[in-house]
Amino acid sequence: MKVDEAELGRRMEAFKKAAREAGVKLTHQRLEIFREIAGSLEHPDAETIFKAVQPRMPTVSLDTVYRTLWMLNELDLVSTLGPRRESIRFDANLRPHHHYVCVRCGLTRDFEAPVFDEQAMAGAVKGFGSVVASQVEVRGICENCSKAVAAADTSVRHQPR
Amino acid sequence: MKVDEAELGRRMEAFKKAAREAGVKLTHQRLEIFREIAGSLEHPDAETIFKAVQPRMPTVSLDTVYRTLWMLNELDLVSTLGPRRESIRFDANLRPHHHYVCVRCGLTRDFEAPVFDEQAMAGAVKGFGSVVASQVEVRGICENCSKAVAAADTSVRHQPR
DNA sequence: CTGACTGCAAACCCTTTGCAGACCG
DNA sequence: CGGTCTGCAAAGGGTTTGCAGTCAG
Repeated sequence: MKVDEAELGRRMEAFKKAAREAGVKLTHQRLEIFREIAGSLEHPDAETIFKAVQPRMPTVSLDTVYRTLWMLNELDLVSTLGPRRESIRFDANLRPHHHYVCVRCGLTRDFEAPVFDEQAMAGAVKGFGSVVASQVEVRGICENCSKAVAAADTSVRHQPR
Repeated sequence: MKVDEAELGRRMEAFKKAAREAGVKLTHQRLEIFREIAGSLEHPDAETIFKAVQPRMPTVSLDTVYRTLWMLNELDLVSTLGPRRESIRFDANLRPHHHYVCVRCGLTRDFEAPVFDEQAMAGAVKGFGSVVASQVEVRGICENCSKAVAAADTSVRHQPR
C-alpha cells in the first residue's frame, strides 16, 4: 500500500528542510530510509524497512535503519506505534476500560467512558472490518507531576506517540 | 494503590473457579502471583510482580511469573497493555489519527475521527491530569481476513488486549 | 503416585553501543 | 578536510525454553 506521489514528494521536501535546519547530513541511506517509511501506509518496523531498502542499497545495515528512525523521530517527522522500549504490563481489570498514562512518572489509571464504547468504535472503522476490542490510551502529565514540574524542571521532553 | 478487599476476594474466587474448570493446578506461586496483580491498580510488569512476591516466596523465579501471567491471560483473567511481543513500528503520518489493526494478519490502517479529538479525551480524563497525546487503537478482523476465516478456519483465537 | 509445575541456566530476539573507516558539506 | 555518519560485531535487556527435580490432586 502506497502513499500517493504528491504527498510523498511533500514529505521528502519536509525532511530535507528539517534536516538542513537541524544541521543533519543528508546521506544516501537516510534519504532511502525516509522515502521508504514516508511512502508506506503500513507503519512498518525497522526490520521491514531494512529489507525494503536492501535491494537498492545492499550494504546498508539494520542498526543504521534504527539510528535513522530515531533521528527522524527526534525531528518530529515520524512517530512510533506503542510506547518505546517498555516491558509488557498486565491488567486484571476485566471491565471494558481505557488508560491514562503519565508520560513523566508512568502512573497508569483506568477510566471508563461511554463515549468510546464499542459502538462508537465500530462506526469509526466502518469499512475496514469488524471490531474485536478497542483501547484508548491518553498520555499526559498527572496532577502530581504537574506540581513537581512547575516547581522544578519545566523542560519536559516532547514525547510523541 | 490497591483494589478494595471485596473486589480482590471476588477476583481470587474467579481465578480458583477458572483454574479448576481448566484443569490447572492451584500452586502457591500461582495464587500469590495472581493475588499480586489482581490487587493492584498499577498494571505492573513481570519484574515488578516478581519483586513484590519475592518477600513472601523467596524461591520464586521470574520465569514462573511470566509463565503464570501468560496462563492467566490464556484463561482470560488478565490482559496486557500494548501488544504482546511486537517490534517497534514507525509512522510518518503527521496528522492526528488513530489506528485500526487486524488481529489476524496485522494489517494496519489510519483513520481520523473528530469524535475522539483531544477535547473529548481531556473531558474523559478530567481529574487525572493534562493531555499531551492520545491514541485510539481498534482491533478487529479486516474484510479480507473475514472472508478467509469464513472459508477456512473459524476458530480464531480470542485475542484480548 | 504421576503428570503438571517449578527453578535454573542458557537461548532468543529485538535493539543499542563502541569503534575504526567512509563520506557529506 | 573535519566532524558526522556508517557498518561491523559484540553487548544489552526483556522474554522464552529445555531439563531434571518437586508437588498438587
